Amino acid sequence: MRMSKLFFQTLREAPADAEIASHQLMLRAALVHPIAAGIFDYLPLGHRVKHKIEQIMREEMDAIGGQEVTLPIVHPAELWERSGRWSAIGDDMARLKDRNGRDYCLGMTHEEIMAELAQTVVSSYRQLPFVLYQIQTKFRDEPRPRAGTIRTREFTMKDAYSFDRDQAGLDAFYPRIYQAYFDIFRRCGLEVVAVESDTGMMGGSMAHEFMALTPVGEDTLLICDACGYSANRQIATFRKPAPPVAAPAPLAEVYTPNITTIATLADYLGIAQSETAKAVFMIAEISAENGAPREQFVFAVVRGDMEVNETKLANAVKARRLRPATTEEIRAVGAEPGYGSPVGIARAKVLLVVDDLVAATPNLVAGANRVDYHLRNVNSGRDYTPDLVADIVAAADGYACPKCGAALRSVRGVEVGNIFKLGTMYSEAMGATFLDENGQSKPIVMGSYGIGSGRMMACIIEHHHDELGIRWPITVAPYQVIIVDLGTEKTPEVTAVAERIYNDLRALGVEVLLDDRDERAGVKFNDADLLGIPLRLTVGGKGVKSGALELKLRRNGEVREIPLAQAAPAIQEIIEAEFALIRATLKPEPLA
RNA sequence: CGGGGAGUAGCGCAGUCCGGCAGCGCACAGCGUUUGGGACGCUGGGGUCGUAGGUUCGAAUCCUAUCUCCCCGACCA
Repeated sequence: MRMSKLFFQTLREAPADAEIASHQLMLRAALVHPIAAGIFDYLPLGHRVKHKIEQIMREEMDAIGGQEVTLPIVHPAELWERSGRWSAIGDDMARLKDRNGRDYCLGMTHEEIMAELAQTVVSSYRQLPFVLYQIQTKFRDEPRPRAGTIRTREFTMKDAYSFDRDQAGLDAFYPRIYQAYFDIFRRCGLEVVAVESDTGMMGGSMAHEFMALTPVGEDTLLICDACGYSANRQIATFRKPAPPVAAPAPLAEVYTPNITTIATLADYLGIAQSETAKAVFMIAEISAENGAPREQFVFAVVRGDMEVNETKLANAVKARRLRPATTEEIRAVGAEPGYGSPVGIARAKVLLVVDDLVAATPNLVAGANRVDYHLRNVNSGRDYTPDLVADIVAAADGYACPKCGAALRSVRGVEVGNIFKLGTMYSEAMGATFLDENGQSKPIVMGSYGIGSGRMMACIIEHHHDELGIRWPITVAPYQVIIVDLGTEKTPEVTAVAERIYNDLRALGVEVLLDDRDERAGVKFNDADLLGIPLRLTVGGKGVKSGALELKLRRNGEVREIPLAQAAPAIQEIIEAEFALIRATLKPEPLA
């Protein structure tokens, strides 16, 4: 491609509303163009990168037996009503009506459509298993798009779905897609960690998220450097300290004027925060077996030095969602904000959930449900009886690893992919069943597996850039080589050499960009750096005279001399070596 | 949805307090000089000042409403 013909315009300054590096660089390098919050055009350079990433996904999915399909973006409401998600999902789903007033939505994901397809096509166990995938636009009306293409409303996703006759089949496939995902990310030059993730109310049995570690990430992960344990903070567990052993002491009220926080309480009484219990009030929306969901007041108790993990709490009480209770709601159950305690509340009105550590710890200080008073020596079982004892505490930096006990490290990451053992929830809802050898009708066991390509592109840039611009891995770069032609009207022989090498490279199938613009050297070098083309060949008077051209690697700044006469094959060889470096990063990733 | 910030040319910004010809830099077009790390000179094109009302002789500027975008949080199949 000649840069004089390329549709692009680099920016010297990034638009003011772009804050993170990848967003700024994607705009400055003319990869994307925003047209609304979380909605982007992909320009020729960005499109090429996105397409390469998707091609790698395609190859790896095909390699594990995936078959590519294209499902629609606009879905009839009826399919989503069958799974219950038409009403379960709120404003994140964009809905529309056709001319006849029928309801449709824009696809946020395709479990329903895939299951419907399986329902239609599959009737026998002989047709199973199989894997379908597509690379398709999704739309989720996110409340807050952010960070360029990391969180958008419209995005492209590679979503795959597996269909097995039983759980064993799914269990056998799962490690294969787990490995394929690592291979996809590594081929794109993106190092990720896989963490266990929440299966939530989807009814699945196992799920992993593939996280690109970066400070701009929106998820918090806990990682054990000693044994490799890693999990999303939403579900991360940890080894709780052993509770002290002591005989229950008599309950005693203590005057604590204006003490409403754990920190001031511990200070005031001269005790550790770990010797207190903290009450957290939530309202859970719980699906009833039949009929409308109901609201349930949830009274959660954790040790004072720990935080409630809302995901764990929601899972423990089987809530669809949780929200903080209002002051009025808290008083209505006999509790007092700031002085909350499980002792003496209107037990009939609340679901009392107590963290297992609190339940096992004697003589904690808790509120008295009365302004300015707390209680000493509160003991679970004696002073109150929990409805539920469960682990509802959020793991945090430095807590003990649940597997080996070493200190966990908390890091930020962006979820670039996820894999999920769905089970039979969707196949049952959509009637996707098959007959087994015995003529028994059974639901197909499904899994779903997604990767966002635009998000991945941004993460690759987050990992591969410097102050000058992007440093694309060779596998996903929009072009592999850029030739900087420094010839002028007075040195047509220089331009002639650049043109010759350009044609030689194209003939070899190399993806090459020729900077034939009437620009000064500095502009061309700076644009080459900004665009991040892995190899830069400079063709100028010096090189043409000496017969040795300068080839510079963008990823590390290394400069090599290559013979003018054999430039194209020499460059092709270097490109091959760059690919080999990426291939060398691939390795087995057994599922722990 | 709560909190904060911002809308003036493709991008970065000034002008707004205190109403009086819509500006600067980059980018873009033409000419000339230049030519191995973002050249210089001259000339030029491009803006309903987010939108709609209002006040005023006169509104980018004051008032009211509204829309959009960004950041933090909540939320996130």
